[in-house]
Amino acid sequence: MVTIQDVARAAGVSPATVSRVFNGGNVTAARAESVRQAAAELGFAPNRLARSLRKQQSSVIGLIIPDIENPFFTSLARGVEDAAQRTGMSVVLCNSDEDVEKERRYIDIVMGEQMAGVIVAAASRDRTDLSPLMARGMPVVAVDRRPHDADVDAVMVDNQHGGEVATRHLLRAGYQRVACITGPAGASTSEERLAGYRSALRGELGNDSGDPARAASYIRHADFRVEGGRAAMQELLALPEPPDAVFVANNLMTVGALQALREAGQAPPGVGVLSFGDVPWASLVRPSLTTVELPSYDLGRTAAELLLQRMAGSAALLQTVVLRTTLKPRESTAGPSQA
Amino acid sequence: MVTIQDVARAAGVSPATVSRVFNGGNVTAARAESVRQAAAELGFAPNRLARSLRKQQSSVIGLIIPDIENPFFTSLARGVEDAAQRTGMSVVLCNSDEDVEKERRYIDIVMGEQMAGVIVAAASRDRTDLSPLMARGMPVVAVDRRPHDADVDAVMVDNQHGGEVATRHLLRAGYQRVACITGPAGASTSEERLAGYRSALRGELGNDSGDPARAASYIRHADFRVEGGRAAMQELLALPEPPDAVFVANNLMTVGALQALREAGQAPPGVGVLSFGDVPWASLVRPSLTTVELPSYDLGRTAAELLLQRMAGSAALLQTVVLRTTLKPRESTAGPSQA
DNA sequence: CCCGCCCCTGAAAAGGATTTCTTCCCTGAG
DNA sequence: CTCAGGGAAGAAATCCTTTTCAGGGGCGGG
Repeated sequence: MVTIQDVARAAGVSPATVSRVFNGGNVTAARAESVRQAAAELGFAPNRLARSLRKQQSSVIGLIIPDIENPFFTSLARGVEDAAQRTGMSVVLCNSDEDVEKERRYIDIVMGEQMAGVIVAAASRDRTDLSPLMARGMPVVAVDRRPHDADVDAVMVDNQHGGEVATRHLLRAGYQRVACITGPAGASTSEERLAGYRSALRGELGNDSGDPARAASYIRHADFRVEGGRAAMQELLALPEPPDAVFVANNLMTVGALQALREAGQAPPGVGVLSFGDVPWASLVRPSLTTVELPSYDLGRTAAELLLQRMAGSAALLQTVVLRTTLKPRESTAGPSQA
Repeated sequence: MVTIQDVARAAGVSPATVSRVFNGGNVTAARAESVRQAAAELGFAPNRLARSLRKQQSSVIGLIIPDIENPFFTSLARGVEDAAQRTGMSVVLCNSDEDVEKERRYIDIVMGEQMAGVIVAAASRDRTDLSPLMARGMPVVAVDRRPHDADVDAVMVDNQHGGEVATRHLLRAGYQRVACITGPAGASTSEERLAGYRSALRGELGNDSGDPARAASYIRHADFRVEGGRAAMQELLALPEPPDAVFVANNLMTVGALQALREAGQAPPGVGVLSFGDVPWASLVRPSLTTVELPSYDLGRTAAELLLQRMAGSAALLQTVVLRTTLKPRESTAGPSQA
């Protein structure tokens, strides 16, 4: 490896001078030029490890997401990246795979590599532990999911409100038995979307919301994946009185639910389907899917901006930014009579 | 930050001993225990920067891909990650965004951070420059796309063969005027798939392949993105004698092509559509899409395994592994009469 | 003409972990 | 009983860069 020493020797100066050339110190033009030339000839690239070790900071920020195959998170990642690039930072992506253990390992790496900051979409509300990061004073921003006890900046989606609007939309379209497939019990997004669903039921149906046992049986917790959504939908369809509409709390599970529906010989809008979060290629799906659109890109962008503020030390108080969702009514919730 | 010195002081030993406890040197059991306890109490996590700097190696491998929003690459990333995890390595992902400049920056980072190795799906065949990596003796594996002049291990897809099989399938289904939307002229994947298309035309049509000018006008270079595919399809449909089938060289452009088709009031299989690479949620698309399936996950897995071999020094000669594609005939290429 | 100040430069320390080198002590064999 | 050998632990060097400190030279002002 070619080091700053080699360059210094080649240019006939001290290592300190070479460093100054690259970091903007006071060096006479002629000398600077000869250093630059020597560096180019030798193919010198500063060792970022040594640099970060010495400066106690790096220009890399970590982004930990739970599912790299979910377009929601890749779009979010793009938002983070674009915002970071604008200030010369680079982003490295860590896929925790909804696994708290893997996530812990990546958190160790983020700390160990002395990254400048980290944006986390937590794998679990209760079991994700950000405290080591906090203890090190590392800038942290939570995105999409807020870990239970962490005092960090956060960028969220108005899950409950979105869930409420979605469910109300189904009810008003004329569906009578609206079910809900939500995510794992541990996740904040699951719970909030479910809370929105419940609140809409209460609001629209009043107190005569019927059999509470039946109401409970219409709620399913799955894993935010395609297979989980499919299994949950199969269970719902097997009920003695199956639902005539379903509010699915994320995009991947919606795909699974649609598969299960098709296998059972049914289809929207006969059974209403509403997805929380965009299904990519939604434009190609027939009937087109009603969705609650999430500002995934902006979620990422905002999180990155917050992190950069925090890193610059300009943000004093903790902030929580909540972004709005938008209901996009399409064919899949046209109403039970439109089957 | 709590350093090895702090732990040493707390445990009443030297830093060297602490290091030995964590890296498997000879330390008496009692002392080792007290060190471990002190470390736990202080919340000590070794500074990976310092460690890597000293050891001249890290346990992180870089993965540079051109489009994080393309499911093909995320699936590939999963393959890499799973293989790496198995040996205790971690993967950080860099999104070059098909941009050679961004890619160069990430290559700098990979080198500067002294990562253990790197897997690259190059943004450009001609302009991607892996030579700095080679010069440093860093283990490198090219995946999916082979940079022009690089002597590196590679894991590829049999693009030409796949393109040939796909095009032949369209011709045999009865389509007369088969067009091709391929990727940027600079990319190896574009060229090879196009070559397959051409070779199939020659093979099936013999020498009477008609007007060479028309043949050329049926070929479009786009950018591997949705919008590019749509624009290319619009151009094709605007021809005086529009094609009655199209072979699209990647999944995203296929989505765009389908959109353009729909806007023009047409649909498969009246106009045959065949996608090179899976379109996610393909099962939800009607009519279902004929695709050439790519072993994206295995591509990643194999690349990682190759890289690990190379890192271990056990692979002497350069290897190029070529994985097979599979044609999955579905409804979208049923034939022109099936419209 | 001299003094003081500023600019440029090099020497050396710092940053945190690993590893070599050295020392010390204990055990076992002759 | 003595000596060789080996295991355990500390001191110090090392990895590469940045940054502080100190010194030297030139220039302007008094």
